[in-house]
Amino acid sequence: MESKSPTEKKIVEMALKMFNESGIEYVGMRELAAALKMRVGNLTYYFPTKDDLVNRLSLDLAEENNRTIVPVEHVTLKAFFDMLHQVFRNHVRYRCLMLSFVHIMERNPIVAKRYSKIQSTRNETWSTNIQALRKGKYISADASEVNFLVSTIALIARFWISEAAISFKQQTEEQQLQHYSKMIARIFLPFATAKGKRELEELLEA
Amino acid sequence: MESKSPTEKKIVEMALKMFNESGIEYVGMRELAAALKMRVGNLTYYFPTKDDLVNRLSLDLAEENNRTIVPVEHVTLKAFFDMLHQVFRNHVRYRCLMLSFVHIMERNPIVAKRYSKIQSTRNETWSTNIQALRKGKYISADASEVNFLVSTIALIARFWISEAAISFKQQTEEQQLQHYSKMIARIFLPFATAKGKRELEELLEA
DNA sequence: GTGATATTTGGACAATGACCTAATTAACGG
DNA sequence: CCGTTAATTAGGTCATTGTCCAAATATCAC
Repeated sequence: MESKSPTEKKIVEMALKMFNESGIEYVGMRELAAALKMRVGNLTYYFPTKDDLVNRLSLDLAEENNRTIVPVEHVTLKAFFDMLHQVFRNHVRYRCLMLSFVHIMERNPIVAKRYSKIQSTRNETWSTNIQALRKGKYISADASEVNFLVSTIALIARFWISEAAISFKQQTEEQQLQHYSKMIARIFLPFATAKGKRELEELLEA
Repeated sequence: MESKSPTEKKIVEMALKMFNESGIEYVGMRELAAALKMRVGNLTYYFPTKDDLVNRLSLDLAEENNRTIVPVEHVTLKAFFDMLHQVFRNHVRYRCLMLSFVHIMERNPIVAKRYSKIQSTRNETWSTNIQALRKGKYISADASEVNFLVSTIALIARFWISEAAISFKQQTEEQQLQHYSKMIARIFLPFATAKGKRELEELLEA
């Protein structure tokens, strides 16, 4: 069970690069092969279909997020937003997937299935961490408010890159990222304790 | 300058229907023509390219939203959320566009240009109406908070259908719509005055 | 009716993802 | 070194897609 040949790695790398630049749908297998100085048939030796290639990328992103989104014992607001920040960076690295999110879920059943499986545990982890924020006296929120925070974060995290690609093209990725993490900070603000408010306002000024 | 022939109308109607059901990308011109008992070439007589057809649909949606999103003299929270509700319904009617939003903006320069033109005035209208809510003592929010509310509404309004299609497939459209307008209500809640809070809580219980 | 215009037809075109086979080369264990 | 397996090349076909076009037909004003 050899996991990754060098060639396979090169293919995945180049695919991610080109997909990110031009969009998954607009990069053909022939084009990708040419950029790798390979024949098309050789691509299909490693990835029989384009969907298999996309599936691999989505697997890689899921893995990175698995390492990023973890339950923390004693969360601080800073740690929480650092985590969010890192999730956002992962999304940037795999932006092609985020931009074609809906399409992929509709067309690629394997990815869709894995996603819906993962998603519920992801939300639980967010929920756990937000509850830890409450226990740490950074915020005060009842169960339904925690739920609201989780689902709002989920929505923004999923689609901020899409909106930025449409509405904030002129901004740098860093500016976009700042804009949306501040948006989430503002959503937290009303729930923050005095202690939490100080930390959040630091984030909002940065 | 005859604006709409009966045939053209039928094409647009059927296209919207089929696009909504299966997704724009998965409905071929031949398929569409067959459903209309026409030849493909005849479609292209009215709409030379598929993008022209999408452009027309997007124009129709923009028109409906122009009628929906208007500055109101004395806005109440109920009127505000009724407006939001109607916008959401427009989005449902043209859900195919919302689901392929990013794609269309990337590929169809005509739609993209019109969109970015319209969007700034849309945001101004939202801003105006939210400021009217402030003047009506429903909420209290400074300029930067109003801005935050506008951009959050914009994000949710654009992408709620996409998220629902992925994560809440089992729910009815009405349930989905309720969920996301409640999400926006909860974002307003911290800014609400006592008067506003009463109205919002009514919305949240419904 | 006739001529001009609007509409419809049927087929062609290039590009795409997928698939296939045969032949060649590389890598590696015995 | 030999033989086996893995990797790569080369070439092709296939169905499907959006787009395009020339010819045929229908419509309607005069």
